[in-house]
Amino acid sequence: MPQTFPKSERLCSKKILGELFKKGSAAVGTFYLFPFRVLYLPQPESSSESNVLLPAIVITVPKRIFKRAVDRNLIRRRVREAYRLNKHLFNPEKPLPAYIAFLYTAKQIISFEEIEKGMKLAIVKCIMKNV
RNA sequence: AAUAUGAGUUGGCUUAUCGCGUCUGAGCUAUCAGGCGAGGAAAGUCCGGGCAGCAUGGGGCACCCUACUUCCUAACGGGAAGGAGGAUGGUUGGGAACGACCAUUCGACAGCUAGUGUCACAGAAAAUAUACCGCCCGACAUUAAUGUAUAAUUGAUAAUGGAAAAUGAAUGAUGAAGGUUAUGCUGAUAUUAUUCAUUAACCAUUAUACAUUAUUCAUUAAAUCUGGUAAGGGUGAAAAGGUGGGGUAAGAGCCUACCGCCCGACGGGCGACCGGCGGGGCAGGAUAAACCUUAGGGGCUGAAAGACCAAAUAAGCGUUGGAUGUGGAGCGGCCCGUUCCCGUUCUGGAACAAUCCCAUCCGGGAACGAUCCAGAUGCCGACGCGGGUAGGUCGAACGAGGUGGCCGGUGACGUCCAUCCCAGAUAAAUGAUAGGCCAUUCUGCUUUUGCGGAAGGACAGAACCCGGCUUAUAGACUCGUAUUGGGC
Repeated sequence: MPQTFPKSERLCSKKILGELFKKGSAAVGTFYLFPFRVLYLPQPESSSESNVLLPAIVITVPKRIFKRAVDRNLIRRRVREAYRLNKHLFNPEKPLPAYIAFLYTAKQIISFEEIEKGMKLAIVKCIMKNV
C-alpha cells in the first residue's frame, strides 16, 4: 500500500461533515482514545461496488485551546503524518468505515512519537468496532 | 575594549528518505520527470488606494475625519525637508528678572482675543478682580489700661485732745426688809453723786503713704464706621506681567531702566516664520483629546464583493401528442345525447274547488349527430427554454512588482535603461524521520585551547492585491552618541 495521501482520502464535503457531527445520530460511531476523540460513519450498503476505497478522514484541533494558528497547524500536520504512515493497518478485505474524524483533545502540544502511538491504537480499535 | 542608549540590517544552514500543494512536459488509464512553494511582521484589521456591485439632478443641513508650512505620493491619519515651541546637557551675557549660542531629543502644533460651559482637593481668592484677612489715612467718642494735674471721699496707721458706755475701787448721800432692849448701832443688796483706774465704741485736729471716685489732657490697645489699597496671604497643575530703582499715609505700570507681551508698517523667505525699527504701560488664567468656530475632505457596502457554467428542483413560457368539450357548415341508421311536442306526477302561483299558467321527473313520438372548419379554456404526457441547488470555472497571482545602474532633487521621491518572474490553497499545501554544521543555555574532564554529554532554536503561518501605521520579536551584525578603563 502506498504511503500517499491524495485528495480522495480527505473529507471536504460540507454535507457529510454535517452528517458526521450531527448530535445524536445513530449511524455515527464514537470512542475516546488519548489524545483523540474519534467519530466514524460506516459504508452505505448501496455503494458496495467501490469497497476498495480507503476511508476519508478529517482532523480538527480546537481553537479554544490553541489560540495561535501556528500551533494548530503543527498539530494537524503531525496527526495527518501519523495517519499517512500507519494507514496500512486497514485491511482492505474487512469492511472499512467510510468517513473518520479525529478530534484532537489534549490540552498541550505533544510529540510526534506519542501521536503516532495513539494513532495506531485508534486505527486498530476503529477496525474492531466496525466489525 | 566594556556598558548604556538610539537608528538600521538580519531573522539558522544543509543532506537523505517518505509525503503535500501547484505549474510545465511526457503519457493520455495507472503514473513518471523537472521547476517553484510563508513573513518582516504573513499578526492587529487602525488608516489610504486599486478592484467590484449598488445608489446617485443641483444645493444645503446633520454626522464622521483631518488640522504649523512646503513638498512627495494613486492616496493617506503615511513620509521628507523646514518653522516655532518644550526637555536635557554644555558654554556664555546679566546685579536680578531673563536671555544668546551649540549638541542631543520630543511632539495632533489652527482658533479660549467669536460665544457657551467646566476648573476636584488645597487655598483668602480659580476669573467678577471683589468679598475676607492684612496694611494705611480719617471719624466716633464707647470701653480698658497707663501717666500727669486738680478736687472730693472713705478707710488705715501714728500722735494729741475729747469721750458715750462698761467694770472695778475710793469717798459721800439716800437707805427698805431684817437683826438688836434701843433715839441709836448694824446693815447684805439696791439707787445715786463725785473722783480715780482699766477697757473703749466714737469724735476732732495734724501728719504720712496708699486707695477709690470724678474731671481735664496725653499715649496705647480693643471695638465700630467711612475711605484708600492690590505690595502681602504659600495653597495649588495654574494666582492676575517679572526684576531693580523711584514714589506713597499705605500702595499700585503710578513713574522709570531692562526683560517679557501686544499693535503697526518696512525688509527677507514660495510659506510656516524671522529681523531690526516705531508705537502702546499691558489688555488676554487654564481647558477645544469640552461643546463649538474656521478651513479642507468624505456616497454606501466589501472578494462570503461580483461574473460565468451547471446535475437536481418549484413557478412560468413555447412546441407537440392524447382525451374531453364549445360554435358554425354539413350528413343522417341504432344506442346515446340535445331540442321540440304530447301524457302523467310533483312544486309554486291565481283567496278555495274546478280549471288555467310556470318549472321539474318519468313515459311516448318527431328532428339533429358522420365529417370538415374556427378560435379558446382546463387536464395528462414528451421535448425545449427559463431558473438556479449540489458541484465547478473565473475574479486570483505581471504588479502604483523586485533587483541593479545613470541622471535630477538637501531629501522623501521621480524619469530613463538593463534584468528577473519570485507561494497561490479553497475544510485550505511547506510536514515527519534520521544525520551533519552554526549559534545559545546547562554540565563533566581539562590551567586555557580542546574533548564529551544534555536541552533546544525569538516572535510567529499567506487567503483578492498594494502603500503605510501599530504591536510582538531569542540571538547576531553595522553605525552614531555618552560614560568608564587601557594604550600610543
